[in-house]
Parts: sequence; structure tokens; C-alpha cells
Amino acid sequence: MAEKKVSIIDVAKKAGVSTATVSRVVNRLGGYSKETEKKVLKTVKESGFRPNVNAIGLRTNRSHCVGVIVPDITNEFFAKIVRILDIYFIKYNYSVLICDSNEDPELEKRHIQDMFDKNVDGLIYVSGMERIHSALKGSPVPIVFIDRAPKNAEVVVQSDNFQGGYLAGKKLCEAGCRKPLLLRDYRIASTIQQRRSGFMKALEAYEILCEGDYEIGISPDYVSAKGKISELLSRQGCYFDGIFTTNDMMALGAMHALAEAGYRVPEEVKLVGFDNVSLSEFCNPPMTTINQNTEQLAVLAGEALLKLIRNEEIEKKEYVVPVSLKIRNTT
Amino acid sequence: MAEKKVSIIDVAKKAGVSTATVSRVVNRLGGYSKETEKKVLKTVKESGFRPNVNAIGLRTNRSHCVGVIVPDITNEFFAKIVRILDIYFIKYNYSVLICDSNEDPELEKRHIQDMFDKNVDGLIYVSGMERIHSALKGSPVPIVFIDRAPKNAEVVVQSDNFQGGYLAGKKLCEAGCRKPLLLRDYRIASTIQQRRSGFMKALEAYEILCEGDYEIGISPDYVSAKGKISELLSRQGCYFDGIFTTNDMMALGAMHALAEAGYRVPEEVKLVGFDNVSLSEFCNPPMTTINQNTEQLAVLAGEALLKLIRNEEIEKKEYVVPVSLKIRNTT
DNA sequence: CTGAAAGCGCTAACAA
DNA sequence: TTGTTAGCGCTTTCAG
Repeated sequence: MAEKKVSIIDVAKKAGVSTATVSRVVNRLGGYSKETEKKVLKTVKESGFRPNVNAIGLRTNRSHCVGVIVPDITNEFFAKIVRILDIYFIKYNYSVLICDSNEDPELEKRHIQDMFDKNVDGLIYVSGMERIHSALKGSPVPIVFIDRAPKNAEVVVQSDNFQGGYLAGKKLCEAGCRKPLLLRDYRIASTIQQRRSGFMKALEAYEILCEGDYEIGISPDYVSAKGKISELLSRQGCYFDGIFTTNDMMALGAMHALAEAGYRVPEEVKLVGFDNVSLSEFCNPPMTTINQNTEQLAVLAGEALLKLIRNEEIEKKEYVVPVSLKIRNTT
Repeated sequence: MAEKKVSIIDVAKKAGVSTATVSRVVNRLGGYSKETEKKVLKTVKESGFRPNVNAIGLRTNRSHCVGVIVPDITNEFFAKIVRILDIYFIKYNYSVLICDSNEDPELEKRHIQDMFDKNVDGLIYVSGMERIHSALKGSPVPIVFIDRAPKNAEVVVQSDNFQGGYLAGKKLCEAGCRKPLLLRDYRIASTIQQRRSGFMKALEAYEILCEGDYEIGISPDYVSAKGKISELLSRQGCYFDGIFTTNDMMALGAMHALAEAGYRVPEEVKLVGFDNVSLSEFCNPPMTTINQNTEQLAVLAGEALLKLIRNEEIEKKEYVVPVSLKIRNTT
């Protein structure tokens, strides 16, 4: 079971060459004869040689490993990004270290530390904390940000949040809303800010005046949204005829609060979410939402990071990925 | 930005001791004076010394790292397990390498190889492939299996699948079903087999005879389930009055097929799923399902693996975690 | 085109 | 209680 590991020395001996030559061949560095190459490759295969990553890392200070930090792996949106990134990087022989910061700054810090300790060659940081963690500031390796980003980020890839907000607002207006409500994350991150601006822009275009409590900030989850809408309904009645939420879970919470209070969606109140997670498709009624292109988000980030790692030119500092309106039955 | 890394030699010099002493203190091996300890610890802190994990790994052949392999990280059930495992292991200063095999044997093989190459100290393998991947057979490190497991597995932790099937069958019978359908994963893994047995046992207890197409094996996803039920409905009509599916996504597919064909749930057909993912709560109508205790599943596996790694005694080879019936509106 | 050898940062056996 | 030192497996000059 536990057969002795074969080292580069074993291979060298068996092939009758030096370890340097084996190293050259294995790493395809060139500078050896066809014959030598064949001989070494054959021996490598026969002996089942696997290079010792620790030794390589120790020598080169490179790990062929990239880190990915997400705020919540149980959130489908993030899970999808992780999966695509994993598949993307494996093609280039990079492995991916996944970290769930669990929205906990302490845990996040440990994870970041841990990744640096492991000598990751680069980092992809997906959204999460309100402010970028200070542990990231003096990063020894390139970082690509997905979604949210700090001021002086090297590279950011994000959805066209403004357009998302705009499409949501437009749809609501066209569906006849005159008193739409914006239910958003209470933390005004840049992404949320942009969704808000787009939304406002649409309302303006339709000459809809927003007054009173038309904008509400809450914790961006199902329970908070449901609670808040219930509270509004019982205290102020249904003073709105449409709701745009900055993610799908909030929309779902709002929907259920509405249903419990006896308001019909979409007849009395229309609803648009954000993300297009599968819940938005399977809930009742299926929800109109803004679709984020996770695939493109992830791949662009992967490409950019790879270039950064290889010290290649990056065309842009900022990539924005189109979003689309997914019309279902809440508008 | 890129300050030179400080090594154990730097620390040793600065503290006026040998590297061996620094190593002893840092690793809390004892055998040094209180005074030395204080001096070294102080220097370590001041200089920001971080041990080089590659060097340690190279020397000791241990990584303080465990690998976790799941078949699909975008599946909430697996994502939850991953998150709990991550939190569990970080307490013991182990970091977790997460791998999404993506239900792809080739990818899975690469991931397993990769983990071994990285010298993980142990592995947790969650379900997935029909048969355990051969790359795992000669594992140099302990493996704990969650959910599914091969014949001669060292340790397995799994839900009480028999009980789950039994509870589902019982509920269906009590709700008045006389012609229940079992819609299961076409691959008869041991877990599915157990759910099936439990289900049958319940039917027996209620003296329900199963005849005709009362058991159907399909690919365990939404689309397949929806397609299969639609097909059945149009070809044979609604010859059943209840369905037990071996996961929630299949139940959801069945539910939607039923709705499209104009059958009412639960009035005409009752439904019980398995897993209790959030979709089962938020779909329409909310679904009765069998709840798996992910927390306990993950923690038991983590504990067992840690013991295995430390060469401690394991009480059991097999842990079974209770399940519960979550009654909602489809029964 | 190939080999010899230094050395990456650390641990652990041995010596003192 | 502490220090000296060999060596883990590999890459990479440098010399040939």
C-alpha cells in the first residue's frame, strides 16, 4: 500500500542521466536531445514519478496554485463562480484553493494568511466584506476582484450593475408601477450604488417621482426582507406597487411577506430580483430577475489573473459583463 | 510592498539562539527555558516570521491539510458540508482543500492526484461517483466517506437512509396513498438501496401492494424527473397517488410536471422529497421532505478523520446520523 | 547537449 | 537546556 515514493534521483539513476536533465525534460525546458527526452519520459512513466510539490515550492517560491475567496459557498451564485474557476484553472495546470470566509472577518483573515503561507501565485477575491480586508493590502501576489473592489484594485471584473438596475426599473415602469420601492443591501457598496443609480435613471426616464420611503436598506437576506416588508405592510399599508430588490433572496422574502399579508403578486405588487439563482425560477410565482453571467464573470477573472501571474499585459483594469432581464411571472 | 521574507535563520540570529531552538519554541516542543521561550516568541512576533510550509512539508511529509471531494459544489447539500468541515478543521489548525469533481471521473482523478501530490494528511470523500474512484484505492492517507462508501471503507458516516425511506413511505400511506410511486436514482448505490428498503417496509406495514410501474430509476435531477413524470402522465395517465423521490430536485421536477398536466398536489398526488434543501421550502407548494443533518454528518466525519490522522482509536467504522421528516404542504 | 553542486527553509538526531 | 549539522527533493547556475 504505502510504496516508497520515487524521487527525481531515482528517475535519473534509472535513466542513466543527471537529475538536472530529468528536471529539464519534465519541465519541458528544451536543451536536450530527442533521444534523451524519450528515455527520460519513458522512465518517468514507468516509475510513476510525481514531482514533490514542496521541494519545487521551496526552490522556486511558486506553487502553481491560485486562491479563491468567497463570502458564502452555500450561495449558488458564488458556488457557480468557484466551479467555473476550478475548471478554468485546471486547464492551465493550476490548482485552486477555495476559501469560504463565511462573512466572518476573523475567519477571512486566517484564510488569507493561510493562502499567503501556502504561496499562492495569485488570488481571486469575490465580493464579501464591506471593506476589503486589510490583510490583502500588502499582498505579495496579484489579486483580481470579482463583483466588489477597493479603490486602487489592480483588476476588477463585475456585472453591469447600472444596466441591471436600469432594466429592473424600466420593467417595473413598463408594467405599470407608479410607486416602486427599492429594497437594497444597507451597506452601500459600489455595486449596490450602481444598481441604485440605474434604477433611479429608469424611473426618471418614465417621469416617476420617488417620495417617502421608496428606498430602504436592510441586511440582504430572506429573513430581513420578509420581516421588513411585513412590518411596512402592517404599519403603513401597501403604499408601493412594485419592488426591486438587490438580490433574489430578498425578493423571495418580500414575495412571501406580500402573500402572507394577502397581496397578490404581480397583480397588486410587481417584483424584480437580482442574480437569477435557481430559487427565482422555482418559487411561486416564478420571479422576474436580473441575470448575472457567472460564467463570463469567472472566466474573465481567471484570464486576467493568469496574465497578471505571467507578467503579461492586461488590456483593461476593469471588465464589465452584460446582464440581462429574465422575465418571469412577477411583473 | 514585497518585503523580504524572514526565515527561521533570521529569527535565530536576532534572538541570539540557534534555529533548532526557534523551531522548538515555535512548535511548542518543550525543552527550553521560560526565558528563551519569551525571547524567541518576542522576536517571532516582531519580525513577522511565518514558517515556510514548503520547507516543513519537505522535511516532515505532513501538510496539516485535509482534502474534501464533493461531486457538485453548487448543490446546497454538499456546499453546506464543505462549509462546516472548513470551520471544523480550522479550529485544529488544519486547512481544507476543496475539490469539486463535477461528476466527471477524469476531473475527479486529477483532483485526487493533485491532493496526494500536495501531501494532504487525510481525505473526506463525499458521495459522487457510482463506484469509488480507483485512484483512491492505494491511498497513502486515511479516508473518511460521507454518504456513499466502498465495501472496505475504513470509516463511513451516513444518514439513516432506511429510516428516511421508511418515514417517507409511512407519511404517504398515512396521508391516504394507495398507489405510491418510487422515483429514484437509476444507479442503485447502497444509500439509495437503503432508502428503497425503508420505503418498501413502510408500504408493507400498511399492507400496500406494489404492482406495475411503481418503481422507476432515472438520472437524479430536475429535468429528468420532470420529463419522466410528464411522459408517464401522458402515456399511462395518473396511475399513482403519491411519489417519493430520492432527492428534492427530482421531487420538484415531478411537482412541476404534475402541475403542467393539471394535477393538483397534494389533493390528487402527494409528494415527499429527500434532503431538505432550501428549494424544498420555497417552492410551491412547500414540500414535505426528509431532512438530512448536514452539520452532524460533517462534524462526525471531521472528528473521525482527525483521529485517523493522529493514529487514535476510532470507536466505530460506521456512523449513522438520524434523519427527520419535515412536513410541509405536499402531503 | 549534459552534469556537478549549491542551496531553498526547516526539523530532528546527536552531541555537548 | 541548547547548538551543530545532515538532508528532505528539487531547480538552476556554471562549467564542460
